[in-house]
Amino acid sequence: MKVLSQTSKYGIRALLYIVSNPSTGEYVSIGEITKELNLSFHFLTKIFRELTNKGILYSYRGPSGGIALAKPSDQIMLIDIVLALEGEDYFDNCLLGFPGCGVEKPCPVHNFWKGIKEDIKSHLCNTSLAQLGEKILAEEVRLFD
Amino acid sequence: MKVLSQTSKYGIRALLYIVSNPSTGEYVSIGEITKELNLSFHFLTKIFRELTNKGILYSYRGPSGGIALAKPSDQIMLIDIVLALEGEDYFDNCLLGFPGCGVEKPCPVHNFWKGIKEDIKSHLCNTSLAQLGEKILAEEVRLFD
DNA sequence: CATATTTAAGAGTATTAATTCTTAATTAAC
DNA sequence: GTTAATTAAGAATTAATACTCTTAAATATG
Repeated sequence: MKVLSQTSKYGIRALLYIVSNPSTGEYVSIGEITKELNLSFHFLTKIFRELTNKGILYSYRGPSGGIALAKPSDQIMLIDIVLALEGEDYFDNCLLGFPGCGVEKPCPVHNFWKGIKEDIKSHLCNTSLAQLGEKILAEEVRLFD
Repeated sequence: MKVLSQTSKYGIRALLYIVSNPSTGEYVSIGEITKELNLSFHFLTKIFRELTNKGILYSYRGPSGGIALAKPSDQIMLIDIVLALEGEDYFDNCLLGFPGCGVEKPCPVHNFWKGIKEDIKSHLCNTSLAQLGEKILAEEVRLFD
């Protein structure tokens, strides 16, 4: 059951690393993140580039450069990241792939699936990086192996 | 948001065609189904082969052969088809791809995601081909374009 | 038994997603 | 200004999924 692409998963995990590791400097280097989370440096760089282009991150080149959240972590919602990386049409899908499935021509599981998508969407809309970061810091959950 | 593979989507749609088109003969030919649903004959044949191997369908070769449900349609649940085609570990996933995410080491969205998966699973467990076929026949929803 | 119809099996190809690699641009520090 | 550290950009590769094609086997009918 692959709901999010690797791109989104890595992106979110990396942002959670940032918010749960209050750093000394203004910017966090991508190299540090990928070392800690054991991700591909080049792949995460590409993912972050997308988030920078979408205005979710700032980036800065050169020594002690890196990336930083463009907004306070309590104002960055999971939905922002998911839509930026998966596309704005992320929720426009029919579970069974019925051509033209919609309100006028619903597939046999349309209403059920609509409800599930609303649950997921509302959770992503109401969950900030800060909230998840706090959970990690409170050791209710773990970021690493 | 791709939750089911094309394999599962086509498989379920094709089975719904069968249950919503009470046929004259014992077997329905794959060619008829793919013509009506505009699917690839060879691809659906491969999908049905898997369902036949898993005991969900019977198949019969030769003139007026085809495939048939191995059980009454009210005893075939969506979950049976999904697990047969996606694998038994379909629900063993972490939304964010945290390595080792589980009860002892939950990721920051573990409990939320667990709940969603349970909702989906229970719906798939409680929905039979017959139920969806009835919806289609009652024209509450549509199978075709 | 010859022919037509149908599924079985799996090799082969194409498309998409994931990952890696190469080169360039920016910036700090000496 | 030279060097080192860092992200930017996107080409190139690999892997996974989706789809197509070929050949074989089974079966009904004349």
